[in-house]
Amino acid sequence: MAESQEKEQPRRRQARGERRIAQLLEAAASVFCTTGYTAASTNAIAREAGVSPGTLYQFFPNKEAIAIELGDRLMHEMRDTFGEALAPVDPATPLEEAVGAAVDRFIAFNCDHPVFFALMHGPDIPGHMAEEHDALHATLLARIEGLLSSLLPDARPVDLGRTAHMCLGLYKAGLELVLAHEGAERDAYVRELKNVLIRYLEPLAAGRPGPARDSGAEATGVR
Amino acid sequence: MAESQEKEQPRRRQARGERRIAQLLEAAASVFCTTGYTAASTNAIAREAGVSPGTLYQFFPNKEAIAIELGDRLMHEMRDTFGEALAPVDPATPLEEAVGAAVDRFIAFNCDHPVFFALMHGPDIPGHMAEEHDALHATLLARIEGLLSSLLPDARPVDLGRTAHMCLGLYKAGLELVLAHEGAERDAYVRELKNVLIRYLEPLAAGRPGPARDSGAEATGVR
Amino acid sequence: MAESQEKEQPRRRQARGERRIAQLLEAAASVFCTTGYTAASTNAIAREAGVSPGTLYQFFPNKEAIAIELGDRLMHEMRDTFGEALAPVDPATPLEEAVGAAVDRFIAFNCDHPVFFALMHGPDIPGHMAEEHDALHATLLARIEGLLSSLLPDARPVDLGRTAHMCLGLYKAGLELVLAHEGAERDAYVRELKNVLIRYLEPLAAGRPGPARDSGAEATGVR
Amino acid sequence: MAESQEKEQPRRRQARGERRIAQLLEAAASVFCTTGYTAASTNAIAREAGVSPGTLYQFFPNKEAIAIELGDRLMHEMRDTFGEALAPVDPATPLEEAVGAAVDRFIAFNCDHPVFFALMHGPDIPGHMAEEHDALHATLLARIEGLLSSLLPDARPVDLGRTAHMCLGLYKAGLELVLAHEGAERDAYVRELKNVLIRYLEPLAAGRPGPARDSGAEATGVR
DNA sequence: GATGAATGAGGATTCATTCAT
DNA sequence: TATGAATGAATCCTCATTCAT
Repeated sequence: MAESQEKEQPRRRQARGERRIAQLLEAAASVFCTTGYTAASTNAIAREAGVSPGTLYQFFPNKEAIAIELGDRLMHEMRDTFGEALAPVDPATPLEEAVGAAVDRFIAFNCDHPVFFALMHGPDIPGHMAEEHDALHATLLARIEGLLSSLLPDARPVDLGRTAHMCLGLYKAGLELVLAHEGAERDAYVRELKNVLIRYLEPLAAGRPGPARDSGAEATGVR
Repeated sequence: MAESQEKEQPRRRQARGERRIAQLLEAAASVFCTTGYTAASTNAIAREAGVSPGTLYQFFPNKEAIAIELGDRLMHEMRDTFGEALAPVDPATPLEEAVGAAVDRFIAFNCDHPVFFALMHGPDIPGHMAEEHDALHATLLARIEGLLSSLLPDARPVDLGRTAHMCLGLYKAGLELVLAHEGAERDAYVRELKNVLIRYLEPLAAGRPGPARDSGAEATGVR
Repeated sequence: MAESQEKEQPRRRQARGERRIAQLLEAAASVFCTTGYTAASTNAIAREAGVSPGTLYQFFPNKEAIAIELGDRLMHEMRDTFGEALAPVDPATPLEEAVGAAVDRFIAFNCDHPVFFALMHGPDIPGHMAEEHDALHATLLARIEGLLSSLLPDARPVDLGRTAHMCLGLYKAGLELVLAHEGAERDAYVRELKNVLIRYLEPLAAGRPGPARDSGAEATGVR
Repeated sequence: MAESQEKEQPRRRQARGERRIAQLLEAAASVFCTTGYTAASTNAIAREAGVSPGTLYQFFPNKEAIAIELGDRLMHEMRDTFGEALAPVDPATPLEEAVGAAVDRFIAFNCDHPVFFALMHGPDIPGHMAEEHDALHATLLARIEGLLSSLLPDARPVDLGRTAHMCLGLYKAGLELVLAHEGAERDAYVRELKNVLIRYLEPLAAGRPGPARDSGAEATGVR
């Protein structure tokens, strides 16, 4: 009996801590979304979480750590949702379909976790990626690269990296527009984003099955 | 004596004022580039300009106004450099060439005026475009729309607007990558950016002369 | 069963408590040494001791109490090491020897217990001795006075007190220099410190045997 | 007329700034004296000076800078008061007199500028002299060394340095006691301090005229 | 006893902006 | 115009201490 207490009491306390951390991260997510990462203040996060500033610092050494942890959790959530390869790509899947599905998933994930965008949203000083965003960015990049390597099996590693960078950039740009609109217009932007990516990748996916690629059908386009 | 003062001094004062403004804007450009717009402090701008904070506020009511004016001047400079339509597009010019030239010009302009990127570089809070960037953004958009309307004469206005938004977004994304690299790698990113835009616009430019568009040549792509 | 608990558990608890206290004091000593008393934080002490802040406050009402208890233990340790009178002074011992031995012992004690210096090291606000240091200080003073009273049997009590104050001050000053150096230089400072004290006390030790003191010239002293 | 304005207006503003600086330093001195350097807060200093925290930071980049500037001014004031050599030492002056005079001057200076003591009052962590105190300390040391070199012309440089360190330490220790008392008791401590220094230095001042130094007994000294 | 979460006032410092000169 | 001093709220972060478990 004493033993069970000694084992459970800490657990309960830890549980409380975990809850606080979750609560703080949620609050941080909310604040990051409304004010942006840079302008977000730790006090504001604490206030949003309904705790004192000191409490926040019991769990996170600084603002950056919050962003990093948030990014980490997001990435894990992504892995849990998408599986390791972001999308299991059957070589027989047409490029169009594969890209479309990936974009849809990404966007859905973003809608579920709006901070994702806020964190992904690059550095204040172009070229100076801060550590917080860096990890997230790198992970995303790796995932995209993984996806691409199965989509474009013939590409050279260097090109693959560049292509991944491009895809991420394009996706972020498109996402911004998607999120800025609603309803039919949003859907239209989603289509555009898909088109951009598909058409960008198409010529790189040499041996892949395309959408009825035997004729000049592209004139009608992917729309 | 008093009369001559009243006539000449204003002129001199205006001239001095213009110089001050130019000086301040130059300083602001420099600071925006190094620290980013958000982190830039008015005091830092004044210091960089070699004047006192008070002087800065004699010419600009607040930080935002500086960015706006800077954006305005940039747009004027752009007009002076590019002409009204961003690029006079001869309907006979192949899309590839037209887009390539436009991108090259844009990038060159950016290299001449690095602030441009800093200002263009979106809002801190995704979706909430601040007034400073807004004007710049709108102007850019209009210019791109103008360019597109001659490139894609058959497109509907709504689609044109969306396409312009997309192009601007894609361009910004690409530019970020271009500026983040140097030498051959930078060139490679420039090519990629062009490819993205060309291939995105290609199917929309129905009646345009494309690059040997009569066969399934796209497999080899625009590269 | 309940009885045996009531008899044995308290003992065990007290034992545990003592261990905790010792543990905490050790940790406090370590922290005081590295950061100084003022800058030492109770949280840091608890962390160093491997316990939670709450536990610390179960044994000490506040930071000051830790310092006081630490000082107390130090004084007891000193008594155990040195005996009641700091040094049993045989009236036949030459002053030089007596002082030299006392200084050596003090310094040795300091090297064994570096906190001693940290605690002894005066108040932040000159003239306002805080309670923590006060007790330590008073005890030290009493011990030195005791030592002096056998060294200088003819001195008046008032003078004795003043002399003790001086000696303690001089010792602290010297110790600081001693600890700030190493090797031969440290030894040199030890010699200097001894010289200072010996020569300061010499003229006050009227009837004492001095070192080859062939003329009574110093008896009139510099006073 | 316009010219005189352009020359005088800045001067007036600078004068205001100078006044503020003096005011802030005065406030800092006061706060340092009452709470000690470490515990002194910049906000408290600003409050004491009757200005906002921001104003303080217009003139000093941080707390340390205030202490440094304060120390600098103190050293200059000292130089102005004492002259370059701290005390012009006529080789014929008896050691006793020379030391007595120097101590009197030092103490008088301290009474005029109580911060002096607060700043002189060493580092929180023994052995880790902070920059603020360091400069002051070094200057004082140099001055004492200068004084000693004329008092003890035969000493080796290494010994001189050590002796200077000792003297400063002893002086600080004595001063603390002096300031802790008043009236006759204070005077008594002053005498003791002088005695300590004189008797410490006496054997080192070989060829000097001493007080009724009829036998060369001290030459063998306690060393 | 022990834990560790919680507090909240206070620390240094910054910054957009205003104002007297 | 130009100056630079002045503001004060807001920033991030710390710490002695308390409290529920």
